Amino acid sequence: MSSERRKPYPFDKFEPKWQAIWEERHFFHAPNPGDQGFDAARRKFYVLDMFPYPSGAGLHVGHPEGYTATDIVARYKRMRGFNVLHPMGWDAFGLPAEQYAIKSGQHPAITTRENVAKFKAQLKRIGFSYDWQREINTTDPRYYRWTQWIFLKIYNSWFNPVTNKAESISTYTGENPDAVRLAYVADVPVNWCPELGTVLANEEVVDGKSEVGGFPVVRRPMRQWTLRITAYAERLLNELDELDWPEGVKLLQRNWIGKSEGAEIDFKIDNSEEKVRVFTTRPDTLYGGTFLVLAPEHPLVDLIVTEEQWPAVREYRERTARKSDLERADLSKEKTGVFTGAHAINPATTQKIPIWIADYVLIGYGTGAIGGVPAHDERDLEFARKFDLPTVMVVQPTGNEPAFGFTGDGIAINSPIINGLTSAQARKKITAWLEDRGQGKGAINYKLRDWLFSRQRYWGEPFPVIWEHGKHRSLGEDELPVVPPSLEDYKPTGTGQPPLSKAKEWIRYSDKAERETNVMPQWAGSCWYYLRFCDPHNDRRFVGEEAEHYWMGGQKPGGVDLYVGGTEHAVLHLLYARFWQKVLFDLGYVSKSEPFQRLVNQGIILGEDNQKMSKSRGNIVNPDDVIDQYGADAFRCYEMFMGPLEQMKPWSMRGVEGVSRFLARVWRLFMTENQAGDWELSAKIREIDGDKAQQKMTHATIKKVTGDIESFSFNTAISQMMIFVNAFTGAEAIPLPSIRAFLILLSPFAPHIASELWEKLNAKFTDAPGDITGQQWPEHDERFLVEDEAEIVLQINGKVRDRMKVPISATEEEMKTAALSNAKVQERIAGKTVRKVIVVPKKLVNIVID
RNA sequence: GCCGGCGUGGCGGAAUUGGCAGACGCGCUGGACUCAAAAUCCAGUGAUCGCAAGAUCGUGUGGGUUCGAGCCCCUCCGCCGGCACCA
Repeated sequence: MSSERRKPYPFDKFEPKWQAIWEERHFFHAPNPGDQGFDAARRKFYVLDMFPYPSGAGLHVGHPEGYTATDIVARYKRMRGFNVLHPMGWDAFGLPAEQYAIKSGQHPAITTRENVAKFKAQLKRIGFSYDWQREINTTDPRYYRWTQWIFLKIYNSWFNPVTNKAESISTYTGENPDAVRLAYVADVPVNWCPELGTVLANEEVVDGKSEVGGFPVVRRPMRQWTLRITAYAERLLNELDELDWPEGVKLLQRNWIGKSEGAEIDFKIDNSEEKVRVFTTRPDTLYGGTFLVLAPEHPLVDLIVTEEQWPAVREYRERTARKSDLERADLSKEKTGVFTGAHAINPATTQKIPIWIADYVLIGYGTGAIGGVPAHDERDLEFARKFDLPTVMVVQPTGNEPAFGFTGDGIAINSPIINGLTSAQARKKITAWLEDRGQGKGAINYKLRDWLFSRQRYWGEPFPVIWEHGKHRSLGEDELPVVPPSLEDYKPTGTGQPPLSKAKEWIRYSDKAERETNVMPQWAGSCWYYLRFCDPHNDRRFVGEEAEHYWMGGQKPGGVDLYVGGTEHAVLHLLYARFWQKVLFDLGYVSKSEPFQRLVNQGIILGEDNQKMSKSRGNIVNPDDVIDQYGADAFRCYEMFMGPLEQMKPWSMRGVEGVSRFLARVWRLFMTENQAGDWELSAKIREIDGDKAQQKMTHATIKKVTGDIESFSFNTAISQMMIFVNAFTGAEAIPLPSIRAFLILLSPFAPHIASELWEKLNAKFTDAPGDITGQQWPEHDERFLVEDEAEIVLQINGKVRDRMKVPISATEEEMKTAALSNAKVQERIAGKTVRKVIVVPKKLVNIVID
């Protein structure tokens, strides 16, 4: 006797069976143009998941949420006659494998191989229809060879502002190409994380802590590789418009890019040849500028500070340098600053104004200097109050609010050149006026910083770069891949020296040249993996031209038709990948300027306790356990039935059970148990069309499920299929065409049970041979949905008082007459005046009385 | 502080986009089957009052538009996410 509970239907028998069949027969392999079996007459559909980092913990229930949605779409599109590209791979460079290597001494490649095997087995158990022949792994030299190749392309390019695109560095005619390369080395203050022993990109720092691990991050100047993503700021911003992405994600990217339009204005320094350039979005408030503030790090400070102010300035600068970003950004604290002793001339008023330094002005944004306009800027006002600086009102609000402290647009006052103009007009005029006098010009600023691209770690792509006499030089394409050496000790050095610096032999490239020892960040591999999927085994090109054209082609600007993943990558992966795509596009290597046309974010799945799943809370759900108990189909269907894909929602084992019951009902609709306890095809299934209600139900279900898949409402599609099964459960006879159609509708959601039942039907009936995945998606016929009668609602003053049936053809006049003669209506309107009657055909009649 | 999203039964969630609020599922209650239980099947299940027919109330709060509002407009409250001295 098995202690295990009897399965409500034998999923444990047929799910592995179908998974094996799919694998052996390469059911879901998508041939490329030119390959055997490729059908050029079919349109393509590229449906992509965000490939996972194969961690040691295995799959959690969040992964398969998006994966199930894309799998449903992939299976649906195949049945609709598309060539579907639906691949999966591994984003396997990264910290955890390396941390484990540090502890165990085991090479990260080994851990990675084990984890990949585990993930793959888990994904296969869920029955996803991936084309496993296209599997890729970012840590495979055959893959990262091309990541390095793309880096070389970026390194050997520059952004030509005239053509507004990247071009080969050979078209650059200036004297120092290294100053304009899209990949360059810069000695700048960077985010250094001592705990991780590496620098991090701005995007990887959250609230002054590392995104991975939550360790403190400090500012520290270091020599680092940087990618010139800022050259693409405008295009990254503009080309968002064409994408079918959630507005929220577009907004996050827009804010991250942070475009500001305004002017740069030069302030002459009193008694000096120097001038200070400030950036402002409000040149119209220039007359209100009563002081200047420089960032403490501003290089001009050294040149202008007066003798007697030096001690105070030096002390302030040192104090600022010691502060972490977090402390410096702490808004609750009061404004601080020090007078430099120097003065500047306001070009509009020609008055002398003091120059201060303060840490609320950031060296990294704009020009690192601002004009203080206390009357119309909150921060400047706070600063002016603290240090008793003068204020001048120059904007009159058009509403009732006080002018002092008003930060909106209004009418210029106390500003001779622009008095009476609206703020917008004033901005234009004063900018033109400054330009005429050579004292300023219109300017645009972005918050986006260049992408810090090197890491002091081991487990990443080495740079295909060598150093000779203090100068960097790229390796040739024929020298790729650059494979990292094996190390005894993977630990970060703690000094900022990368671990690879310990591999003395590897470093030595020649008598004179040494290898670069930094590695690329984890994002590098994922910046172009969607391209590699088009042609994963090509060893002559990062992706074959024909394959890229076909799978990434189409009318829209983006190549991937559907991309599903979490929202956590909104300003990381999704921005970086767009950047690389644009560089490759400019250089003529790919056909689209955008990688992903349609993006859908799946919501986070919470634990049963409505809390975020975490080890410490003990509320993690393991997909394997769920599949053991309820099967893969129930798991898939529950993931979709929980609620809208994009919404955050809690897990519920009871809910899984409910969906499992539904699938058991499906099973028993087709199968009955005989005396011996074996399942056999139900004798109720007949080759008949079924009655009118059954046909209506069938066609209504086809219509609803089809529409719901198209609109990503998978939860309501499943509801409709439940309604269908409930309707047919008690039936005397079950019409074959109805349940054939139903099985096809069910198959993207629950492919195993649908395949199994389809096969059982085929053993008896010969009307639809072959496997279910090769069937055509059914079309609904409106004729089965039309009704002779409509039930309409009778309202009096908007409240429902009765219902009645009217012929579907009833005119408004007929409906009105019928409604007014209704007994309950009569009762209620007796003695009252009917003011108005509203008739909505086929829906309702509303009678308005006193 | 600013920007965005969301507030519907005991719970997850539906609602053709202004027209019967609560589909479907969970849970609960009752019944059938069973010696019994599980499983399964059938029925009921927003709240209040009522024996019932039925009535009244009901989509975070308060107001507005409309014959009619979960849906549109304004106010406030709460939760979630993002940005955070960006000049």
